[in-house]
Amino acid sequence: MADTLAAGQKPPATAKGRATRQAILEAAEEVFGELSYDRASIAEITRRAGVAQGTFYVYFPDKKTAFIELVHVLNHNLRRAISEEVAGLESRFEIERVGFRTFFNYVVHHRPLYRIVRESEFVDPETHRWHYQTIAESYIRGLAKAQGEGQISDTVSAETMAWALMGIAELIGARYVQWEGRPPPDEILDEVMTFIACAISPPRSEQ
Amino acid sequence: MADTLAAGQKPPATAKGRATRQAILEAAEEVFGELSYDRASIAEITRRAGVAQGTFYVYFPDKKTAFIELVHVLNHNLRRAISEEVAGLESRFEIERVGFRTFFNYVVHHRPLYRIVRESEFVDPETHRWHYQTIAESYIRGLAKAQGEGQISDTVSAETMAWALMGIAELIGARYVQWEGRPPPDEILDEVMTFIACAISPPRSEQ
DNA sequence: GGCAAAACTGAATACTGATTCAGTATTCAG
DNA sequence: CTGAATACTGAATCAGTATTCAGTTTTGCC
Repeated sequence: MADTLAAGQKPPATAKGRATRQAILEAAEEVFGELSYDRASIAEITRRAGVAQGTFYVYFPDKKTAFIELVHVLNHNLRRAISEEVAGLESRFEIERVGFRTFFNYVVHHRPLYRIVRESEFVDPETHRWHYQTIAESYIRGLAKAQGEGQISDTVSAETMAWALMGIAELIGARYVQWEGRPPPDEILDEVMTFIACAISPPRSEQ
Repeated sequence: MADTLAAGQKPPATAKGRATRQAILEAAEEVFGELSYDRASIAEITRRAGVAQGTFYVYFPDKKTAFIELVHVLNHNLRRAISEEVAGLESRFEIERVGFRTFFNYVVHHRPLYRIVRESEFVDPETHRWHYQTIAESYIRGLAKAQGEGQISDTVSAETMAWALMGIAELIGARYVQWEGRPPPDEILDEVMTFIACAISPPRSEQ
């Protein structure tokens, strides 16, 4: 996973080659995002990238490989965006708020790309699963740490919490970002955070 | 929405016709569920239904219409299953538990069908949205009623609660039902219910 | 400048599949 | 029985599209 290039495909040797590969990948993001995997054609992707059809196969062994690479790209960038934003924060409640806000903002600015992630379930289920699993793993680590510090409840396992929280982000994201094209308004984000805070707070009796 | 038949397609006039239509729909559920929309062919659907290719077009104007009808069928059956199970229950906490359990069980027994619902996002976004919106509407009504009775918190709107809870069900469902083919084990369901109970409980100070 | 490697081309290949339709078979009301 | 309505057939039509490849152009190093 470290290397995002497909096995057996050598990377471009020159700056020009790298630029072309990148142009194709960006066009692919656009076309897959608009049309969905099967209805997107290599012809349309290469047209938008401004290269001949054959050039696609210089850089990608096939259509599916390019699609999967886009999931890897999103996974990587989303994780980086969130970890950068929450770096240095100590309070788990703060981390959740910032994490959610960053997630919504990222998705607003990469709508086609996030659509591709969801569609990957029907193109390559293993990749789809890998995406959620990797996100879950970091999430679980963070929650377990907060549990260890007594910041949040440990009546629910970090694992179950992580999946529940990811589900909330996913559906609130669908509701606002996908359907209305904007991040949830502040009042809604506040409500969501209240909901979460109640769910994960340590039981009062302990205190 | 009351009539699940496509406009301009007359329903079968005889019992035989009805049986054939049903056989095609069931084969379609199977094939769409296994192969996804674009990779499912009418040829394969009619082969499994035991009829000629042309017969498909006697009952459905096109491929997409049959696909959408399956979403309507699931929506209807899922809602009925849940409302039957929770009928008569008074405690909102009980209702949530039974609702979640029923949802997971339904999905376990109709995996291909639920896959079709998710894929509808890429086949007919309007139908996909309609599905979640109708579910959300009943959910919101139920939560608002419980809020009115002081059973649960009203610091978070019923609407936000509904979407958050649906998200939890969706992702916990993906994690266990889709990936492992079984409902979440009892310990996990208990954890999920604890998580939810904390999230929706009325604030203590009120008491 | 010369030349090998790298980048690129686009027409040809080898498919797949939704939909139509002219015609045949079956059913059943009178 | 019968003939009109209903159900059904499956070959033909039409519109595609992923991938290959033999050849051309460009690049950058000596």
